[in-house]
Amino acid sequence: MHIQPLTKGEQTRHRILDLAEKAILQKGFASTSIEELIAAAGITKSGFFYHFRDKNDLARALLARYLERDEVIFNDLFARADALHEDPLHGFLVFLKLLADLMSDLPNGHPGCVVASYCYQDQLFSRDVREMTAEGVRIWRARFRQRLDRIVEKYPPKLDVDLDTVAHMVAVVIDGGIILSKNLSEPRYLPQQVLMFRNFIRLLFLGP
Amino acid sequence: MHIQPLTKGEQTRHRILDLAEKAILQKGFASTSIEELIAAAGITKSGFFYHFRDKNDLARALLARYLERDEVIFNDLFARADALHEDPLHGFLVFLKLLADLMSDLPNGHPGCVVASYCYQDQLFSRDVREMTAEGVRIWRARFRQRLDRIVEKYPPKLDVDLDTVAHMVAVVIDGGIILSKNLSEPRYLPQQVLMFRNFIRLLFLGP
DNA sequence: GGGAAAACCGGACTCTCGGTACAGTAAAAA
DNA sequence: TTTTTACTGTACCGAGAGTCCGGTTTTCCC
Repeated sequence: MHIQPLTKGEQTRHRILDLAEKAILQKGFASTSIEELIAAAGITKSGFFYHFRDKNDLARALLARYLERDEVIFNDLFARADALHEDPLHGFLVFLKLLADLMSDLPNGHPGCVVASYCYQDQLFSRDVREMTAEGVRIWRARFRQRLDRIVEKYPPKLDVDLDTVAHMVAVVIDGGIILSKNLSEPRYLPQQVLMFRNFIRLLFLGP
Repeated sequence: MHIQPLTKGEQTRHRILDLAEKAILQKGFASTSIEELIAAAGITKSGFFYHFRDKNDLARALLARYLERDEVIFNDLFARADALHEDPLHGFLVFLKLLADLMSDLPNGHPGCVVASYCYQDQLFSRDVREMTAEGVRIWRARFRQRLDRIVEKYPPKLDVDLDTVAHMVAVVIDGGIILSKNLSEPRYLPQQVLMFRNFIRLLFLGP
C-alpha cells in the first residue's frame, strides 16, 4: 500500500473540505458560506463549483471523507490493541484506553463529529446524505457488536444486557462527550467519559 | 403555588418560541428564518421585533425557557423517585427508570436538546448565550454530583471513580442517546441508553 | 512540444434574509 | 376612560447565498 501523489485538483478539493469541516463544526452547515470557503482557499466561486455540484454535494463529500477517515482510525486502533492482547475482552479494554489517549492528544480538543453536527440540521440535507449518516452509525454498531459477541463467549456478562445497546453506547459516549467538552471548553472531559465507559465494560464482563 | 393566566403577549411569545424550537432542532438556528416563524405564528415582522430585540435575543429566550423547563422536569422526577425510596442509591435508580419511561412516552421521540444543538453552532451566538449553555451543564453536574455524594456515603463504589465524571455521564448519555435515536430514527434507543447507564450505576455501587 | 483534458477565472443575476424606521391602530388592563 | 400592551402596514436597505455561462489558464500525457 503506497500513497499516490494528489493531483492539483484533489489538493484543492481537500483544502476546501478541510476549511468546510472546521467551519461547519463551529457554525453549522447553513451559516458556512461558500464565499468564506473560497476566500480562505484562494479560489473563486467558479472554482468551487467545478469541484462540487452544489452545497449539498459539499455536505455529502465532507461526510463521506469523515466516515472513511473514521474507519481508518478505528481499524488502526483495533489492530494496535489486538497486537497487544489476544483476549477479546482485554483487547477491547486496551482499544478503549488507546482511544482515550488519542483524544487526550488532540491539543485543542476534539473538533467535533460531523454526523452529530448533521443530525441537528438534517432537514437541510438531501435524503441520501441523511441515509449516509444512518449507515455510518450502523457500521459502528456492527463493528463493536462483533467485538462484544466474541467477548461474551468467554466472559458471561454480570447483568443481562442487550449487546446492541452496549455497542451503541460507544458512539453515544463519544458524541455526548464531545458535546460536554465543547460546552464547558474542557477537552479532558471527553477522554474521561471514554475511560468511564471502559469502567462499565470492565464491571460488566470482569466484575469488581 | 398557583398558575397565573398568561397575557396575550406572553401567549404569542410562547407560540413563537414553540415554533422556533421545533424548527431549530430540525434545521439549525441559522436556517430558521424569522419570516417562516411569523408566517406560522400568524403575526407580522413588526410583531416579532416587539417581542425580541433581534435573532440572538430569540436564541437566548429559547435557551432560557428550555433550561427552566428542564429544571422543573428533573425536580419533579427526583421528587417522585424520592417519595418511593428513601435510600439515595435506590432513589437514584428509580429516578433513572422514571427518566427512561418519560422518554419512552414521547410519541415521536425526543425532539432534541437545545444545548446540544447550540453547541455545534456556537459561533453564531453572543458570548452570554454560550455562557448560559455552559452554566446549564454545570447545574446538571452539580445536581447529580450532590446525589452521588450521598450515595457513596452508604455504598462505597466498586471502582475508584471520579464522581464529577459520573455526574457528567448523565448528560453525556442523554445527549448521545438523542443523537443516536435521531440518526437511526428509532426513539427507543434513547431510553435504552438511559437504562444501560442505570446498569452501570447498579454495578458500580451495588455490584452484580 | 503540442493537443486535450483538467482546473480554474470573471462577472452577472436572482432571491432571501436580517434588520431598521416609523406611523398608526385595536385590544386589553388599570 | 385612560393608558399601556400588543401589535399591523409599508417601505426600505445592505449583505450574502446559490447558480449559471462563457472564456482562460494550467497541467498532464503522449
